Formats: sequence, structure tokens, C-alpha cells
Amino acid sequence: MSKEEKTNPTPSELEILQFLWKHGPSTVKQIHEDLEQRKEVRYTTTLKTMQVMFERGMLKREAQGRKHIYQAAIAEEETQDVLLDRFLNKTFRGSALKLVMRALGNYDATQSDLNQLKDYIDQMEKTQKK
Amino acid sequence: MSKEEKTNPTPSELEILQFLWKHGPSTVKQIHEDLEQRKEVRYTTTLKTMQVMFERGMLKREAQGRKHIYQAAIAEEETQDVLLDRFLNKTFRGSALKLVMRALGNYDATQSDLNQLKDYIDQMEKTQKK
DNA sequence: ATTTTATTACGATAAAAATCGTAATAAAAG
DNA sequence: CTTTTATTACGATTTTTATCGTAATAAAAT
Repeated sequence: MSKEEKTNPTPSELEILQFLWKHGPSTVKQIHEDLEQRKEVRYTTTLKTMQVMFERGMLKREAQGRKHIYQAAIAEEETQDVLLDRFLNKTFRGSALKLVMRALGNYDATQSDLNQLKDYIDQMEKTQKK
Repeated sequence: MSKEEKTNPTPSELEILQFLWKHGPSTVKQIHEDLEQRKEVRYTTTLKTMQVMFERGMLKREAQGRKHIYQAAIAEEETQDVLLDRFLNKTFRGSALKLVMRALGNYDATQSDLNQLKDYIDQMEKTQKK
């Protein structure tokens, strides 16, 4: 399966990926128990979604007794990059600067955040000049 | 209709909104001619989508002879904010700083971009301190 | 006045995503 | 060994989104 397809999770799929990225290899049960807290959904729904994701190559799995232990087949960073690119183009017409400033403005960054960011910018400038 | 629903455009709907935000009040034909360049789609599909959006209160319209002149019922900024918030939570687990740094890193910002950004940060710091 | 064209209205279908129930069965408990 | 429980498999259904064709008709062109 192509990378483009792998990194095109639906909203429901992304929720599952988020859990796996955060907690590492997990069973359907573990994931379901997490989802359940946030929305009403049956076990078999979660299971089915994960089975489909497995078939599509989005998840890997390994049998442990009867159970399956699932893990994400794609890295969080890679997926974020693809989704970010898509989001940027669709929602901010490709202007990264606009997106960045809006994100900063909307979520009152702490001083520490701002410092980190300034360091990051300094570094970019240094690298760029060479 | 609730704001949450109004600002929940599907991908196809967002394309139409983008055009309207950029070009102002427009006819179905104008929008369709733009979409057509980027994807294969029939006129009636565009029309239908816009009719649905109108019914949902996402677009306003006004008759001009037989034609309808459509415009977005929601502001671009407002929609962007809602979508950004959703995206940030779903994809970056709510960390605006991570999103910002990734966006900067991925789309080699020009020196002018970086300057603008630094000014913006300075301003934030000033405002914050008071 | 008649024909052609542009435009909307409407319903139907298709495609994608999400949800669920039932059955099969291995593992665990008794 | 028998019963209960946990888990997967599978197919079906529902919901949402996207797409399209046909018909009606006003406006424009002839």
C-alpha cells in the first residue's frame, strides 16, 4: 500500500493511532476502554475498525494466545507531517506563517514556549545562512 | 443551526468556501469552473453541494434573475480557528508549540517570515507582561 | 414566436465511513 | 469435563458524503 494511503486515516482511525502512538502495542480491549470514555461505541465497532486498518496495512499485529497485539505501522511524525501539509493547504491556503501566527495567538503560549520558539528560530537562521 | 455545525465543512464544502472567501459572492458557474480545473466533477455535483450547504445555513444566497449569487455565511477566520483547534487536538494532541515548530521546520520559512514571526513574538511578550 | 442555452430543482445512486449483532471458538474458571 | 468468559471473525446495516442524470423553465438568441 502506498504511503499516501497509509497516512490517510479517517477520524476514527486517527483516534486509534493516537492511542497506539502514546501507549505502544495494545490490545483491542485496551483501546476500546479508552475510546469508550469519550464516546459511546461498542466493542465490536472498535474491533472492526482495527481489523480494517490491519487489512489496509495501517496497523501491524501479532497473536498472543487468542489475543492480537496491535501496533501502528506508521510513525506519528510521518503521519503528522502528511496531515499538516494537507491541513495547511486546505485551510490556510498553504501559508505556514499564517497558520503559525494564528496557532500562537489562539493558545496563549507560556513564556517558556516563546523562549523555546525563539531558540528554534535562531537556530533556523544560523543554519540558513551557511 | 449551531456554530459547531456551521463550521464543520466536509472537504468538498471547504473547497467551495475557500473560493467564496477569496473571491466574494459568486455563482455556481464561477465556482464550478474553478473546481473543474483541479478535479473531474460535473456541474450538477457542484450545484447540489452548494444547495445542501445553503440548506444547512453554511451559505447565503440571493436571486439575480434566474441565477443565484452565493456567499459564505461564516467568516474565514472563524472557520479556520475552529478547524485549527480540532486539528491541533486530533493530530498534535493539543500541543500548539509542537505544531508551530513542525510547521516552521517543514516549510522553509524565508528570512522575512522569520522576522515577522519574531516581531509577533515580541509583541506577545509585551502584552503578556502588562 | 421558436429554438437554443443556462440554470435550478429534484431524486436517485454510488462510495466511503461508521456501527452493530450474531456466531464461532479458544481460554479460563468451575 | 462442563460452563462461562473473552476474543475474533464476519456479514449486514446505517449514516454521511459525493456524484450524477433528467426534467423543468426562465432567459437569451435567432
